[in-house]
Amino acid sequence: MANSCCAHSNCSPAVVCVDLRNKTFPVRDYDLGMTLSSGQAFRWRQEGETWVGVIHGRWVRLRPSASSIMAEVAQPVRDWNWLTEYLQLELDVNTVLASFPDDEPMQAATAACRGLRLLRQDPWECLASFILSSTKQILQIQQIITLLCQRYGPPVLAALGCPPAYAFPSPDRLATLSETELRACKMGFRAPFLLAAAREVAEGKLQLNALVKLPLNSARAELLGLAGVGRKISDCVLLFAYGQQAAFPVDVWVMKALRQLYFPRRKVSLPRLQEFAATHFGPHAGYAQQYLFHYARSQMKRTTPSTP
DNA sequence: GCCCAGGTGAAGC
DNA sequence: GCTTCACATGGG
Repeated sequence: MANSCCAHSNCSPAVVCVDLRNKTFPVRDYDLGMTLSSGQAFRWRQEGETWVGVIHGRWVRLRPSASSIMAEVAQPVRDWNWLTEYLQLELDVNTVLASFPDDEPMQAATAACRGLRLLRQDPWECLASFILSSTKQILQIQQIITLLCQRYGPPVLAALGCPPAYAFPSPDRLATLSETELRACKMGFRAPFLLAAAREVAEGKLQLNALVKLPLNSARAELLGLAGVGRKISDCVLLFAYGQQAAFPVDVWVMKALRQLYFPRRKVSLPRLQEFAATHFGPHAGYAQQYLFHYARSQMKRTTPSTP
């Protein structure tokens, strides 16, 4: 094998010159575009063949190919664990798919969403984002969060020639704002919920890091203590930020999918659907949920998502 | 104008 | 337990 990846012509041969701004990760069954645009994270921007975002305060540009994801950062890094963790690159998705129930709806959903993955996001960003998500379209959630980050997120270094980038504002920062300032970011009645959550976290009344160690039900109970956080938002955070794979958020799309695919022409209440989901989809139910969500959105867009 | 959006919580049966 | 409604805001 040739030596390392040095692109400079003037490096001393005695020094190992390593490119600390780029790294290529081999992947299989990973559709990056589908994953980043599937309504679990709201800060990714497509730029030609690439996806640009900020993870844990780091600007990053990702370029997917059939068998790899090439990552580029603005500041040199030696440890890429933050990225492999975020993208869950070490997960064997086939193990997850094999755990799904062998029924027709799941076969159709997995066939339609090949390569769809779950991310592992920062808990605060995820919680705040989903507090802002209620009765909003994904596009609008993205707009609100973009505004919030531009106004109150700390600037981060981006690659040359790229537009300015911002990290997600911390709970401490948001806790200093007024409800009026938050409403000015177009979040409407969600503003007091976000403000209260930011204060709870900033004051240490809610310790997001401590939820990592808790079992699903206890962690959920903690999140449900927040105003504006119900079963759906709590389960999104548990699934997308804490890796609680049994969490099963039921939104209007998943509800429609469940009713249409599993209970056609029957009236089934939301609690009954949740009970069904908790027992039917196995240990990676949340993963199955994401496939159903994406499948429903791509297949049923022409019909109304609300229930008849 | 009208309906809807990755909901929640309060109020009414 | 289940249903209805208000809550802001913008897109189709």
